[in-house]
Amino acid sequence: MIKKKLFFRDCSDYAPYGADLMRKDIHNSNIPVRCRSCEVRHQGMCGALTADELLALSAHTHLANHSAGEELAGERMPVESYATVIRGVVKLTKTLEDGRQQIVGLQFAPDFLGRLNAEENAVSVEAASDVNICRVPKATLERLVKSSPALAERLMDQTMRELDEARDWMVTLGRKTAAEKVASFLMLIATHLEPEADGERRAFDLPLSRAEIADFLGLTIETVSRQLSKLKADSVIAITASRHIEVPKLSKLQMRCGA
Amino acid sequence: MIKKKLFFRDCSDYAPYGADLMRKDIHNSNIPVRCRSCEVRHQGMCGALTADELLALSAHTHLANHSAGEELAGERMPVESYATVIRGVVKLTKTLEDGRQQIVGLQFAPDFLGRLNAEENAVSVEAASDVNICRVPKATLERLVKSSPALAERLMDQTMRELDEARDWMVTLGRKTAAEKVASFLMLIATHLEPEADGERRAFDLPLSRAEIADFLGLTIETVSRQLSKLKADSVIAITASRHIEVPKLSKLQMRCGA
DNA sequence: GCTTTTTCTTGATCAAGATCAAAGTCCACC
DNA sequence: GGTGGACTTTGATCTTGATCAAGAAAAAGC
Repeated sequence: MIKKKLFFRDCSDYAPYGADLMRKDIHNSNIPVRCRSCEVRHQGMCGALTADELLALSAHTHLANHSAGEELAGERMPVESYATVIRGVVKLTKTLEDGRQQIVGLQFAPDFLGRLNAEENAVSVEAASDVNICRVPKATLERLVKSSPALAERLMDQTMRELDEARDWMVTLGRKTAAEKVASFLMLIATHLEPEADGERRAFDLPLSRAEIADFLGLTIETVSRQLSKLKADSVIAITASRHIEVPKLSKLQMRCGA
Repeated sequence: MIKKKLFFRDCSDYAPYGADLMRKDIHNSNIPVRCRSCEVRHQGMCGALTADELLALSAHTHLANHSAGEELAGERMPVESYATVIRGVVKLTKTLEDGRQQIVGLQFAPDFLGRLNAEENAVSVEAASDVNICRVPKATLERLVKSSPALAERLMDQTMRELDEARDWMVTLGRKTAAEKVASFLMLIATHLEPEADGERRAFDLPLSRAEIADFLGLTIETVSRQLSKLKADSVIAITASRHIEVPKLSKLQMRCGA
């Protein structure tokens, strides 16, 4: 039974957030925060912290799919520290003893990774693409949550959103056909990777391989491939490279989703 | 497409909690609270409230499966009030436009029903068996959550537990065989209906019909029935009445669950 | 008690998707 | 530029679970 393993390497810049960040900027969580070291703008959780707290805890890490180095150990990582996804896609998986695997969630920026008060996380956390995360030590976050109702509320909101997404996906897993599952997956990626896009046209790179898509949809790679070919033959999508998908008319794809 | 509807009737006793409940009893959430009107002992959420708050908000309702009366309207109910399950099983369902249905969660006592801060609930809430619930008006609960960190924490814990359960079930839906799904369902019911039971033997009434089990497992009634017959033929379970299941050896059932 | 309706079980057949197999494509690396 | 390896596509066949159908059992109504 081959279980794929992914790895992470720390990037060289562990520099904290620049001191030029004004406390008022950070307190207002509607203002995006720019990290001086990686130049990625991000908002969300960090916006709920104070500048001092941010300075104390921020350490950026680049997770790279398939790169050599220390293992990003499934269950262990989120127990030792929490993190916010800044860029890229993280997959949450569960595996049966005999190796059958199911992806139970995908996290996009600016989602929060890790679970409060849990001794052991029930899911494996792996980078699906190259990923930047903003790490927060376990003890630090748990202290912050107690003193900051806004942060606690943000975590509650994300947890409820994840629950909604999990339940939506249960319908897909339990009651949709293979064709509908694949269309629903493309729809999910299209809306998450380009949430602000307008109009009917979309173009994006799939963050997952065929095998990962199969694990997400409860199908085999062959079935995923066949259904993608079928959508292509029907001109619902164009596949210019195996990972690059173009959707000329989103509503046409939507009609294939079965709901 | 036939969509089954369930109904509720209010029971006659809307009496609030007895004034003989001592404030100290209620503050200590480890002490079960006995409702004078329905004589059902229950703990959990109510234990986190003060006596005054309890008096102000408690109204018991008996939900009855299939009884005539006002409709327990899927999405509407949990929006107008929140509730704790005191007795019975409540199912959360989602339905595709063409009528395909998936049960996305089961709530047992003392689970909490309803969702904070949500304008509209994404799931339909229906009684699976006769159910007693303790209702809390929407505004009341939202006010209490703001002032009581303990209550907020309890809601967060339940939400995370529901998320774990949803993800566990995603593995079952996506990666298990029909036989494993049915065994897993029986395991779920056995552990939830008799959580404190000891030893290997279990006996219980199924709270769901074959059709509901099928909707929970992403299968058809026929397949559910066949797999139950097979478990019976293999002496893993005994079916004394169609709803009554006896499990002589839980570990033997566990081995059929595929994980 | 008897009928009617609903739920459950069992059998026969069918089809969606899995499995098995092979060839094609895309990269990374030398 | 060529080679090796992983990923993807496509085809042939098989299995699992769906569908169709009928009868049995249980529950509801009268």
